[in-house]
Amino acid sequence: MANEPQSDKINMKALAKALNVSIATVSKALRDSHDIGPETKLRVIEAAKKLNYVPNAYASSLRKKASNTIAIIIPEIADSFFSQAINGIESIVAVKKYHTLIYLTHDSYEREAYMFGELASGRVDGVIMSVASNTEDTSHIKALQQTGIPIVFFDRVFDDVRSIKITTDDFNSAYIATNHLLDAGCKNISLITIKGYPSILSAREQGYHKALSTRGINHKESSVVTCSNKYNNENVDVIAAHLITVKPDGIIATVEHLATSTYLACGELKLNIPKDIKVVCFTNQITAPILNPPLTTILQPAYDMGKQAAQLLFDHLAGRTDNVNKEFVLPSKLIVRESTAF
Amino acid sequence: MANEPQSDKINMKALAKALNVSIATVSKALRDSHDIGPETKLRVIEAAKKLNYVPNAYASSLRKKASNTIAIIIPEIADSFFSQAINGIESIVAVKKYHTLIYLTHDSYEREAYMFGELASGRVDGVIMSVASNTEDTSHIKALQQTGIPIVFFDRVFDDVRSIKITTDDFNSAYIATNHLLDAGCKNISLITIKGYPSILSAREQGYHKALSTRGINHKESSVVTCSNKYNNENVDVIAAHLITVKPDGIIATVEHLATSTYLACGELKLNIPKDIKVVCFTNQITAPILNPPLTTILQPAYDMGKQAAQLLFDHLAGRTDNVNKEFVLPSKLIVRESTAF
DNA sequence: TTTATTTGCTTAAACGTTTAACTAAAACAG
DNA sequence: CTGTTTTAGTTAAACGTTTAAGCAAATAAA
Repeated sequence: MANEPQSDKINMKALAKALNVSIATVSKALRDSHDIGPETKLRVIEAAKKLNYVPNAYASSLRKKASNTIAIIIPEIADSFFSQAINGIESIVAVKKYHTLIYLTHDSYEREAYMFGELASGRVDGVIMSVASNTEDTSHIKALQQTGIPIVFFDRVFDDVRSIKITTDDFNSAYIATNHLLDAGCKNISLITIKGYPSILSAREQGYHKALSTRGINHKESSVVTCSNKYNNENVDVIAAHLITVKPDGIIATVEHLATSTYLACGELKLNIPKDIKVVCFTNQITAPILNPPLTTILQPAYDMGKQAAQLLFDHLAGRTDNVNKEFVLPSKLIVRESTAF
Repeated sequence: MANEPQSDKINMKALAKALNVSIATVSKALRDSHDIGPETKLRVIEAAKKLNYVPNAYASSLRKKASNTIAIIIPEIADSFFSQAINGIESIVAVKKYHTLIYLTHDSYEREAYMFGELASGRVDGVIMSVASNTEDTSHIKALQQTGIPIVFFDRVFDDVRSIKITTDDFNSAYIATNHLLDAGCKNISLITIKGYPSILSAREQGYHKALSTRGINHKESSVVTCSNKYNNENVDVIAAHLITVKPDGIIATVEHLATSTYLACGELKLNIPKDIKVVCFTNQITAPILNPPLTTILQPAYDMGKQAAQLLFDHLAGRTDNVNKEFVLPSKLIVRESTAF
């Protein structure tokens, strides 16, 4: 190895010269065109290997008007749901030999809009995204769609954008979780949530309300606590304050990091889970079974959602546009553990 | 909005025609060249905005031979350390207005080598990577370096590759953790680890051995347990078997997911942590303080490692090559919690 | 006034591919 | 043995930028 004079970048021109054929012949031979004879093909392929030729991706993309690249746009990455979803996406992207650009919005609409502007540069053939918490204006999304780039939404979707959507049954999951708490004897259930993500958080909140009202429980507004979507100590204080004033005996936490904050708040107040208060959380963290106590979770099919999003995007790129504007709902699962024990 | 005829992709040619100037004038005006008069510049910039012009990234990259893109190559993403490191990298990439391609090796040398082949296509200007667990041959890495693409390693590095490296003090951290267990009264400490990553795992193992020998403890080979690097139930069984046969009173787990497996194994055997056995783990999981019991961790400076890796890569890209081949060691921190209480 | 310099723009080549259009030779049909 | 088709290549244009080189007009220097 490292014996070849690898110093000067080798391109098709150099390959062609070395083989005494035209550049077109090289190009066609490498793409296995019907135009080129079998022995010439072999000569070209062998020379390419020997000289360590790698085609220039950008020249290729420019000419073909296709980048073999997709973008993943998500709010955060230090989140089990999203990192598992990325694994699902990657499982498809890898076999398609595509490349993945990743953009983190940190839940900022401004960053999200800026990134969409960038994507109009032809950098990607398609986009898989989960919208930022405070995105309300969808013009940036529609503008990109107008340029012909397909967008598949997952989890945090937009109702008023025509597109493929992969979601999970948030309303139903919250409904089931609330009933589970009621069945476990809770009389006063609070919902700990954050601002934003109308598509999923309001569905979860509505599922919670629905469960309460079908059981004939009168639910006060004070039972919904809104935290910040940053994992920090302030949230612990907010939750602790709520626990003191409202004294709930059941908690539904709507996003991953609120599990930690809720547990810490209970710990501070020496509330025993599940004796004094029962807790269930929407989370995919693998540590759920070893928490103190093991946490009852609503487990989202993150990997499968990512996988299906990617699959549908590639279908679309391949011309199968029959699923445009369809919404695919994958079920979440309630995993009962000790934190909601009777 | 959406009032402009956005259907046909607008490029420099179209812009130039609309303004009755040459393409070169448009290009230079947009890049704020000294060649173009101030009022022409303004006209161009305004027209570009009005017509929603976005430069073609690949044409630009092809011509400039620079992609404004870096690659992150890591084994896994569903891992707190890596996702936090990505956040650190992103914090720099975002301000530089670069783009990030992400590649997951899933700890496979074959995938890693294949990806390096792809990167020779000029797709990226630089690489930040953590090597796969079973990578021993480094020729793919050196080959890419030869093409002039700088590579910054972080965490899982390679001794025999000349490059910038960002690591944490694995030897020392393990040494401190082991001493911490000894101070807490442990007499028989086991190391739970996985195969691979010689740069970090052997350092951790050596730190462990060193601590034992300086304290004059004779440590048998049976005290090191090797698990698989997949989070699964088999690991729980392996650990449980070890706990039964060797009966350690202290455990050091060297990678994140082994914390969960270890806790589950102890749970199965009804071993009380920390009374019967004390546990410390290398992990960045935010749930550590709410585990049962709260877990003593060695917290790696993931975000800062990522940030510094990116900073050094950009320094290098900007021509500041004075740090080439330097290794930067950032300290990890032992966070003592109940799992190692005396 | 003449010459040199600066200003503001244009022309055209280049980046490394892909591909439509062409061609010369060989194979085949009638 | 002519006319058509097939085979195996070539030439050149195109993708959308950037930039070196050139040039006319305006300004400055002599």
